Formats: sequence, C-alpha cells, structure tokens
Amino acid sequence: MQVAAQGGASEGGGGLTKRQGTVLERALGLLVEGGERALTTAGVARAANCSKESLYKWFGDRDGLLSAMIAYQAGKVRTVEVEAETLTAERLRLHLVAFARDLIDVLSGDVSLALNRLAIGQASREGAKLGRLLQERGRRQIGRRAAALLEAGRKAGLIAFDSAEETYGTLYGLIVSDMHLRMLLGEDTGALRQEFTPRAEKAVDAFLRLYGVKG
Amino acid sequence: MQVAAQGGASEGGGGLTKRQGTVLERALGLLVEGGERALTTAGVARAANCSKESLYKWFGDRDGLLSAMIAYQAGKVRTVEVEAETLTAERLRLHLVAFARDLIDVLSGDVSLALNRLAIGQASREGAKLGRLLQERGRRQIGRRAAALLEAGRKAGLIAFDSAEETYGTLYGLIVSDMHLRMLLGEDTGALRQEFTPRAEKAVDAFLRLYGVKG
DNA sequence: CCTTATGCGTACCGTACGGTACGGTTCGGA
DNA sequence: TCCGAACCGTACCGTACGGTACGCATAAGG
Repeated sequence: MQVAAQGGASEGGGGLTKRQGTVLERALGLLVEGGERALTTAGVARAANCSKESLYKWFGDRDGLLSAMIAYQAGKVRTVEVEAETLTAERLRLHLVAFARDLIDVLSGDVSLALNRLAIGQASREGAKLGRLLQERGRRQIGRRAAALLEAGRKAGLIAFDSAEETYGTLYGLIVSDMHLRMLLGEDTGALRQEFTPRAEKAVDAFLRLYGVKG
Repeated sequence: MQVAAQGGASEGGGGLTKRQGTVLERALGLLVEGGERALTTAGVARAANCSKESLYKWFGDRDGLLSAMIAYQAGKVRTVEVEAETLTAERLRLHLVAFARDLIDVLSGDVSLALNRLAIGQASREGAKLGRLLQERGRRQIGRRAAALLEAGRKAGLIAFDSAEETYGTLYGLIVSDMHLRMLLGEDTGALRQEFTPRAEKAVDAFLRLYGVKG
C-alpha cells in the first residue's frame, strides 16, 4: 500500500491513475461479492483504503463511480483479432467454436454478471445510462470479432448470408439461448459450466447447418 | 373506496382476497413506473389506499410483498393449450410463429421487464429466491406450451429431434437472441417492437430448416 | 525549514427507508 | 345495541446511505 502515484501523471489505460484502478478493482470485488447493496461509498473507501472524499474527487458521485467501474472492466477485455489465414471448413468451425466458448465464458464470468445485474437494476433510472455504456463497450467489442469471423468465412465461400448483423444475432441466440438470463437470475453457474463445451459445439453445428455452403 | 371485502372469505385466485389483489396491482404499477426504488412500503400503501400495517399483516415483510407480486402476475398468464388437431407443415409453422410472437410479446411487456429487473437485482441476495420463483412460474409455463407443440409436430412426422428440452432451447435462442437482455438494459422497446413479426417468422423458418423433416 | 498539495480517517448532516405502535373508524355478527 | 375484528392514517424509531467538512499526516519543491 501507500504506493500512491498521484498528481495526474502516471495515468494508466483510460485516463486514470494506478491508484484509481486498484480502487475500481476493489469496488468490483465488493460488487461481485455482495451485489449493489454492498457497493456503498463508505464500503468502497474502507475496502480500498482511501477516503470518501477522494472517491468524490475522482469520480464525481456514485454514478460516476459505477460508470468508471464498467469502463474499467470493459477496458480489460481485449478482442483477439483473427488473421486472414486461408480458411477451410474445419478451421472455420474451430474458430466459431472458440468464439462460442469465449462468449459463454465472458457472459458467465462473475464480474460480467455483477455488472450486468447492476446496469439492469439501474435501467429504469436516468435513461439507462449504464445499460447503454455496457452495451456499447461490451457487445460492440465482441460483436466486431464475430463480424470479422463471419466475413472471413463468407469470403472463403464457406458460409453465405445477407446481413452480417442478423446472422450474428442468430449465432448468438444459438449459443446463449436463455442461459444468460438464467445466470443473471441467480442460477448456479457451476452446474451450467460443465455443459459449456458441448453447448458451444452444438450451437456451431446448428449454425453451420443453417448458413454453411453445401453442408 | 371502502369496498373492503375483508375477513378471509372472498378469496381470489391464489389464496388472497380481491383487496390484496388490487394492492398488488398498484404495487406492480409503481414498479413499472419507477423501478425498485419507487417500490417502497409507504409508497405502496399510499398508492393502494391501505396502511403499512396491513401490508405487513398480509405479506409478512417487503420480500413477501415482492414474491406475492411475482406470483400474482404469473397467475394472470394463462397458457393456451393446443388441441391435438391434425397438423400439416403449414399449420405447424403457423403455430410456431404464433408461439414466437406470444413469447416476444410476453418478454417485452412492461410488467415482465420490471419483474425480471427486480428479480435480477435481488439475485445476489438470499439465494436468488425471487429469481427461482420467476423462473418456475414464468419459463416453466410457456415452456410447457412449447414442449406440447414440439411433441405434436414430432408425432405428426413434421419435425425430428432427440431432446425436447434442448430443442426448445434452440427455438428460444433463435426467437429471442439477445433482445431480452437489451430490453432489460433499457433499450427502447418501441424501436424493437416493429420488428417483432418478421423476427418471429425468420426464427421459425430457421428452426424448421434445422429440425424439419425433408424440407 | 517552510509551504503547498494530496489524501486518509473520521465525524457529521440530511434524508429516506423498513418496520412497529397507536388512536380512530367502519362493518359484520350476536 | 354492543362487541370484536379488520383496517386506515399517521406518527414514530432505528438504521443506513450519499455527500460534505475538518483535522492531521505525508511528501515534493523552493
């Protein structure tokens, strides 16, 4: 502790200092552990060994803290760009299965679930600002990876579709179904986690049956 | 006002009086309007012209009130049983599209969204009791209708599948995709609502391409 | 050594909520 | 007519939270 690094210099990824990053990390930990009720300003200050006054100076108010938490967490997820290799049917399938696994893993993560619960809980408040933020930072990111993958498959003549957006929607639905909602509602993720790999494979199989060329 | 109807007699659907039903109706209105923050015991009492003491007598505590709201709302949804008529491919398709439309309509309803947000917000609290209740009363009900429909289609030799549960999961994913989550996060339902019918038809088409026999 | 900035820890304030208690009132039944 | 049960409206209590203010410690810079 006492590493400090204040003053506006030594900024990390998104315009905030390392100290502020660790504070957000602690706040995320509190959120995961006890939900929104546990995410009080006093609690964050205590858990992060900082003062409430600093919290308000850094993040403005409680909502600013929540937004910063979402932005911070989203900034940690880096999408893996798929290089334009020569795709075969089998390689495309493997890439799709890997994407499906990654998608499921992200959605079932503790922090992701906690942040989604938080944003959903605030949806009827102040124009769903957190929800839009989560949507923008989260879905857009992983959607881009999917779009690139689908486009590569189309260029290789392995799959055919009109709208990439709509096709991605179908792929998403086949992979996720209502699993995300069930986890958000509190269903034990441990029991579901064992089914992740076969689920991903079945979803991709169905997807390729729908969009695959001569399949 | 002053209609009363007290005393334990004149019970309605689920073991509660008409008076209590109207109270729950008012509470649901408050929840839809302002989210969980607006659902205070004093607010419900004021909106329903009853006393807080009566609320606690009838529902125990705040959680009891929330559970009663979910049970009450779930009790209003009646699943339409499909009679075992002779199914043709076209009739099955029409039934599936009707089911898809109904599913989308239910999920996009104000009260449904508000209750789902409520249950999700409470998911990290006391073992996700509300989430399980919502799951039990909501999904099971509409899932039964889907299962009956799928079974009828299979018996008529129009579709083929192994697990009805898994097949229903696929159908659900094709219909809903991430639309439910987006609405829960606060995305405007008006913009999405225009796309409901084509979405339902496309989903059913894809489903029949996956599971339809010869065709 | 002095000054200034930054931030921790704590105390404080106003508010709002869950839950309880009580007086007054209405209504059904004897 | 009287009794008791249910109930409304309101007041009340304890607590917890968001946000602010203050005193003190620490460290950089002249």
